[in-house]
Amino acid sequence: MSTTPTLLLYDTMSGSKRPLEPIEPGHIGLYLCGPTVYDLSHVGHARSAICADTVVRFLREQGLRVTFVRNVTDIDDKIIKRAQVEGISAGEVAAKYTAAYHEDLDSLGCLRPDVEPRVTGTIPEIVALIETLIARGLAYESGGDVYFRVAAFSTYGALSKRSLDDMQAGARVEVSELKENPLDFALWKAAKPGEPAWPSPWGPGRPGWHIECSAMSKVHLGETFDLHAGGRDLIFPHHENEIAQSQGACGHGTFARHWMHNGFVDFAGEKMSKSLGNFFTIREVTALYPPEAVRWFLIGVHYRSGLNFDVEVPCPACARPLDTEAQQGSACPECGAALDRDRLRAHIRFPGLEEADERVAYVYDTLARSPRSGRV
RNA sequence: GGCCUGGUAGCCAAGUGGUAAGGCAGAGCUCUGCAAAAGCUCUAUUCGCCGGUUCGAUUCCGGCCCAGGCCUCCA
Repeated sequence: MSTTPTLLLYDTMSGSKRPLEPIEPGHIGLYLCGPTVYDLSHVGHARSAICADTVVRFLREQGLRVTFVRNVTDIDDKIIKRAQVEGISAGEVAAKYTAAYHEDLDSLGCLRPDVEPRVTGTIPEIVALIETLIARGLAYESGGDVYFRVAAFSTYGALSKRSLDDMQAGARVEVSELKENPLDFALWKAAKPGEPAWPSPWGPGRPGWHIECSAMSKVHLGETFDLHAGGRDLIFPHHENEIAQSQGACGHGTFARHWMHNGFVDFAGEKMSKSLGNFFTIREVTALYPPEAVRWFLIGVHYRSGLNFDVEVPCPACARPLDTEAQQGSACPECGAALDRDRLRAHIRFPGLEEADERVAYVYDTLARSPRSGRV
């Protein structure tokens, strides 16, 4: 009989490190918020997935059974918009980028989740959950939409440590005459003409962003489960809203026992954006460096810290590093060579990944020379 | 403005109250010797600042300063 393994893990709800104590001895239920599949995933998505993968592998190594659930959000405003741009259906967009996500994470050595529910496969459960919230006075129908009544949920703000008053004070939230309170959020959105829709008691429409995770975690892990993970940016409003929905429907004391949030990947010390030099997809990076190096790099710093993803942009002609201003220009300030974005992008360097690559090579070399390799 | 997290050597960075990992850079040495590579050794009496708790704190508590994040979709 083995001793009870303990993982001391920072918990966002309590704001402190706490032992991860399984509800059911020997078993951990883990829910990770997966991607909205409307585009290729970037290294920030990879970091969240790898953090969860590392926890799953560690717990299993400790002899625990782990049920790892990671959803796919396959219907959403962004997917609908993307479908219009690409001239294909929303379902086709979702299928395409779900496959790409799998390929990318496989390449990084991430284990597949035990269950990977999709929103479009969970509609009846979502509708049932919304009906419960309405019956309990925590949600209301308005113009074909359904909103969560934030003011009726007394502990709203517990995870993100903010009060309704705080939020209302600096409120620059979406204004809508359909809402009782600007902070109320959509559980169900009425379909506009031409949009994908499912039938509901409130008319055809689709689920809001937050309700899906409440429904899917309940279906696959039960009303209460051990660990919920995701990126820091999901703390508010997404995870806060999940708590309101799930506890609103199932009672206080239910839902996730422990909350784990990983830090961001920063690009060149700046906020990520699609402009040159600070936004990179997983496959862009793994095309330049071995996936092992990328994984090593991403787990090389503490999971809650920001990870600075430094980028060097050398001039294709003279190889001198170009600063941000020079990158935007049309010619190299040193040698005068013409510059264009595509060329720069093809010559980009990631010093952190180069170092990680060397470290990985060193580890493999050491392993190859160990007595157990039989090659001594 | 509110809330959250963090501040560890020149730089990056680990660290579950018991006396500071590792990497890069740097210095010395070995072997070479046109150079380089490689190997070995060294490099924080100290963990933003000030108090407190403790036999003992980088680790816990309080205050202050600074940085980043969130408060709108976001991993």
